[in-house]
Order: sequence, then structure tokens, then C-alpha cells
Amino acid sequence: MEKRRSDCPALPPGWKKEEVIRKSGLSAGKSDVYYYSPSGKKFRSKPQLVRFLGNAVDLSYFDFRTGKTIAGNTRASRDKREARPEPPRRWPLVRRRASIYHNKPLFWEKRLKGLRSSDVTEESLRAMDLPRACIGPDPSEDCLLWAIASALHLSSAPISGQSTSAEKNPGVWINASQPPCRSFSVTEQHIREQELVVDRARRSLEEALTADTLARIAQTKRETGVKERRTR
DNA sequence: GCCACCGGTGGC
DNA sequence: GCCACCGGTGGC
Repeated sequence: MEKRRSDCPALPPGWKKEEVIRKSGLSAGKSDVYYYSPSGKKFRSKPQLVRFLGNAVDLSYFDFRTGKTIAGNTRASRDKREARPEPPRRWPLVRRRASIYHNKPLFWEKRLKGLRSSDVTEESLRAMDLPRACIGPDPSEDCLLWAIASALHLSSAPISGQSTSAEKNPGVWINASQPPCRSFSVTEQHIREQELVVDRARRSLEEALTADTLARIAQTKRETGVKERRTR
């Protein structure tokens, strides 16, 4: 009997997927898919997952059997795309870079306008401290943030901004592999400060997830108690 | 009583 | 006809 739990990138960290092949009976050879929450709770169906995760995770495009996120939610479109599932939606910049970047290097960042990071309640996350003095058609901080994020995805080379020549004539001297801002450098101090920010965010997330789990357990206990009193 | 496992079936 | 979903049950 094949039994293997694997990570599921389309679900939050800690969730595992398991596929169990039926070994006997009329349905021998078919398989059942199960998911396990970080706390070990087992889920046999997508409705079960949706009920448990609520608004915390959008499962509209989640394919229960494959464990992958798909582009459409109809049965027909899903079947057509089965051999080419969409990557998880948490890396939109990576998916969009190929077509937009190669066409017009100077203006592609404008096309990312409107994309914004947000938490599970759709509340926009706080803006970052960015290098000053943007160069290019859209001087907004949002645009620069998207440009830096995409530059980090495009190459493992250092991200340092544009040369002074680009400031004088961006149409001629702009370096498409760098974000459209004045040259800047990142120091060890900057890195340490950002590590602290990330560390704080992780702790907050951990506390929120723990509180959520405890609340769900309490809710389940309350519901169970009500049912038991009614049946007496 | 729990749960792994398979069967039944409604929706497509 | 297929299969996602969930009910039922036998083994522990």
C-alpha cells in the first residue's frame, strides 16, 4: 500500500497531502486523497478544508486531488489544464515577468501598478522605506517597490540602482536589470534591521495562528457541548 | 470509541 | 461514465 505525506505548497506551511491507493474491493487501484493540518487533523474533502480554513485561505482555485492551484474553477477548464497547472499565486511577479519585461524594459514596471501586498483581511501592508529619486515614467514608491521585487526575482546579481548617466537620459542609459532609481548600497546594518522586522512579523503570525487554533478548538467544544445537551 | 478503508451515490 | 464526497463498518 502506498502512503506518503508530502508538503503542499498551495496550502499554508505545515499542511501535508497524502494519497492512499485502495488495495482491495471493487475500487482497488483507485486512490483517496487526504490532507493533514499542522496540528494533525485529517481532511477527506475540499468542503471540509473550506469549513476549517474559512477566510484564512482562498481555496476557490485549489484542486483537492492534485493539491495544486489552478487558473479556472470550472470542471471543464480544470480538465483542459490538468497537464499544465498554474503555479501558486503567491509569486505573481515571477509569472508576469517574461512577457512584460522583454517587450519594453523601460516601461514594464507600469504594468505592475495596482498589485499590492495585503494580509488575509485584504488590509494593505505598510509601505517600505525605499531608495529616493526614482528614474523613469512612474516615479511612485509603489512602482519602485514592484521594480525592486522583480529585479530580485530576475537575477541573483546585486541590486544597486541606476548609474548617474541614466539620471541624465533614462531613454538611452537605463539598465533594465536594475530598478529605476538612483544608485544605492545595502549595508550590514540595513540587513540586520530588516531581519528584526521579519522576525517580529513571524512572531506576530505565530501568535495569531496559535490564537486562531485555540479559538477553533474552543468553538468545537462549545458546539459539541450544545449537541450533547440537546440529545439528553 | 476511533479511524482506516471501501462502497454508494448525486452531480456533472 | 466518472468522480468528489461522505456514510458505514470492521478491526483495533
